Amino acid sequence: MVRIDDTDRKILIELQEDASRSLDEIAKAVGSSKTPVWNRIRKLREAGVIGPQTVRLDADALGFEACFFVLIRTSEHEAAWQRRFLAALKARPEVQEAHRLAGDIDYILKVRVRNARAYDAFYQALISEVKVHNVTALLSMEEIKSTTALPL
Amino acid sequence: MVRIDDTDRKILIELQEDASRSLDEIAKAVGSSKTPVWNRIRKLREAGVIGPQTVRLDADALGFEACFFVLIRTSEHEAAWQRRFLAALKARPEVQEAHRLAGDIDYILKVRVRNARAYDAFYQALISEVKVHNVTALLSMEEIKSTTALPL
DNA sequence: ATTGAAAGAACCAGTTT
DNA sequence: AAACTGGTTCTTTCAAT
Repeated sequence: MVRIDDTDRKILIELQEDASRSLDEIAKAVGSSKTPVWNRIRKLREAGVIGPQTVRLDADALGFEACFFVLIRTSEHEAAWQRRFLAALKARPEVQEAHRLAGDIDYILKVRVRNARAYDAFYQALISEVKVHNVTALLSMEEIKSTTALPL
Repeated sequence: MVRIDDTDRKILIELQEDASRSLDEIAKAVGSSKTPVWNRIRKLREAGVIGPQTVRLDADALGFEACFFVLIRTSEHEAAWQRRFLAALKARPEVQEAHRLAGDIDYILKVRVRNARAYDAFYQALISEVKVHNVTALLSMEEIKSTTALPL
C-alpha cells in the first residue's frame, strides 16, 4: 500500500473524473501548479497507482444490450482445474468482471453481451471447457449505476 | 443504436485499450491518418458513443482491499420506495455498480470499501435509509479480471 | 515551487482526390 | 464524401532558477 498525501488524493479524484483535461486545469483544480502536479502524476504512474487511461463507451449505443451476473458453484477445487478456469475467463472478452468468492458461491462473473442468445453461446462454451457444478444467471434489467471510481 | 463502420470499430478498440496515445499513433494503428480519425472521434463523442475519459486506479495500492457483491431482495415495489432506493445508491460513492434484476433477486450491487468494517458501516447506513427484505453479501477473495472494455 | 522555453500534439481551414 | 496538407494554438515536458 502506497502513501498518498492530500494533494495526491485531489489529483487522483480529478483524474478519475476526467482524465482528458490539461495539466493546467488539473493543477488549478487541486490548488497547485503545473510542474509539481506533473511530478506527482509521474510518480503515481511509476508506483502503479495510476494505471491505464481509457474511454468509457456507451454499451447500449453499441448494441450490447444484455448484462448478466453469473453465480458459479463448483465441486472441483484442485489447482489444475482452477488454472484452466481462470485462463478461460481471462480469454473471453465478454467477461468484464470475474471474482473468486468466500463462502457458498465460488465465483461471480459480470458478462456483457449483445443479447440473450450471445449469453447462451458464452455459457455453452464455458461449461464445455471446464466443469462447473451449478450456475445461476442474473439478468440486469437496468443499470442504475456503473463506475470504476474509487471513493477517495 | 448507432451505426458504426469497421474503421470506427477499430478506433474504439484502440481507445478502449489506451486512450492516452496521440491521434497519429491511433491513426497508424487503424490504418488511416490524423484528420479522418479525428473527425470520426469527434462524431462518436457527439453521438455519446465515446463517453468520459478516465484513469484506472489500483484499488489495493490505495487501500481499498475489500470488495463485496450484494444481493438484495425487497418486498416493496412502489415507485416512491424505488426512487428513494436508487437515489441512495447513486449518492453512495462506495457503490461502484448497481443493477435492477429480473427474477428472484431484485438488485445486485458491487461495493468497494477499505475493509469489512467499512462495509458494515455502509450496510447499516443503507438499511436505515430504505427498508429491504433480504440482503446477502458475497465477499471477493480475488479479483480475477476487471475491465470496462466492450467485446467489440 | 515557479518560470520559461523547446518539442510535440490537437485542432481546424483550405485543398485535393 | 472522404483524405491529405499545413499552420496556429494549446500541452506536455523538462531544465534552470
